Amino acid sequence: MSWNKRKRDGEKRGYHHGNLRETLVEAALDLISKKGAAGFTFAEAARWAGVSPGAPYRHFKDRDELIADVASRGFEAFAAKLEMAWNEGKPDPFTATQLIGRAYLEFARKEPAYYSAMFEAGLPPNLSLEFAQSADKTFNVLVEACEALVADLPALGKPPARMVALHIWSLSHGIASLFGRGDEARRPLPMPPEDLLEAGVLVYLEGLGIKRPA
Amino acid sequence: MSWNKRKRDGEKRGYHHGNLRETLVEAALDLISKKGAAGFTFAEAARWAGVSPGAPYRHFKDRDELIADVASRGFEAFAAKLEMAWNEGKPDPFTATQLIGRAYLEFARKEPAYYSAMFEAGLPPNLSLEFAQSADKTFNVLVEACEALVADLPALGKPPARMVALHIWSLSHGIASLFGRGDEARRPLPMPPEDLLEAGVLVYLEGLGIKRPA
DNA sequence: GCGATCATGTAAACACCGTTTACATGAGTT
DNA sequence: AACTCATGTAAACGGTGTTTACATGATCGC
Repeated sequence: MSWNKRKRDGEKRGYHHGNLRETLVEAALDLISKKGAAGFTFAEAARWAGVSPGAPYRHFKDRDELIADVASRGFEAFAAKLEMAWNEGKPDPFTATQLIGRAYLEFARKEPAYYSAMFEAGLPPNLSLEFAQSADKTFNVLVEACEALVADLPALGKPPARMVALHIWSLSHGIASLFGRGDEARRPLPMPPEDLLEAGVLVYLEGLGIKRPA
Repeated sequence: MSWNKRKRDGEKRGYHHGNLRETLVEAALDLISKKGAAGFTFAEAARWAGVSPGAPYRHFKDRDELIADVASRGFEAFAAKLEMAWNEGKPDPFTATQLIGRAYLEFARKEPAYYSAMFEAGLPPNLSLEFAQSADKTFNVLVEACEALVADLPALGKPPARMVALHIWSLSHGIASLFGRGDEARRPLPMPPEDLLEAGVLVYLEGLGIKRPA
């Protein structure tokens, strides 16, 4: 653990970088957030890290594998954030679900680089196990929440929690990709995306017969 | 209208192509459907059309303008398809809305190149007037449908049609982008995307108090 | 300590891409 | 028939992804 000689913050370095993999991930986050996943370039990440164009290939098979790594970390952070918002369903599942929705959009807005790598990079899901698993972890947070949501419904005609989770996820993702990035000049909305999502989920839960607790 | 000497289907041509703009659009559709909008290349489109790499610049300022043109045409076709599905709200707005949903997903699956150019190419909406206008036209079909949907609701607490349209659009788009392309190995669904969307819209309309007609 | 090993860096090369520039062609107009 | 101008080509530029051969120096057995 002694690679940190005097590296931090633009100090000199020797022939070896010492921490290139992590630096490349940082570079990817910075560059993707500025110019989108499509405009992100392996060579530019190398330049950002102050390293030759071939060096990144010692750590990632190709550009897609770097993005997949970023996406994996993104899903981990995303799952953690949603789980925090859910907070074991407190104060009640209905309210906690709305908090998940707001957390979803907040993540998309505050971490555009992660979100871009996760959903807009067009990565094949079979690219890496880690990638698929961290995505699953995220989805399972939602499923868990939806199981609590439908738990009190009468068994007759109770909707499957997975389906409810898919609906809420799809609605959130749709709103996030169509209107989620505030600074871009997208289609003007009559209300903030957060309120649009909250209203949609409210109507949807109403349709399921799930009422806001008194 | 006499450019068609003996051009169609691989025939010889002289120094001038004669129909390059349209051919480039065809090329874009073919190539984007095969390799995605991100992998689409101006130079490859030129090769596809049997023309030098500089020739496309006589017809489009750059690669993005070509994609914007494709996206415009896509929105026109999309609007036409949704309007056809809506069919003036017959037999009734409730049923016709479900048909719009199925048409939405069918378009995303059958015209991946259009859909990709329209939503996944990351084009700034202010790129061209035509682009923005054709997108608006599509959205207005949905708004029109939703106005008919909420028409019979009691004025007190009637939801704005634009909001309902945004909800249905976002849900459809979310499902389409997450699960819409059948041949790709995306997350396995417990049901076809069409059924997932239909179920979601059913619950949502139920929540609005809109019942299926007897 | 000390040398061998091997992960991790560089440099150079290749093909491809987007874009611009100067020039060539030929279709339509007068 | 001559002119004009839209539309093609060829050549050149810098940037990009990727591979290859080579350089460096951190780590570990001795």
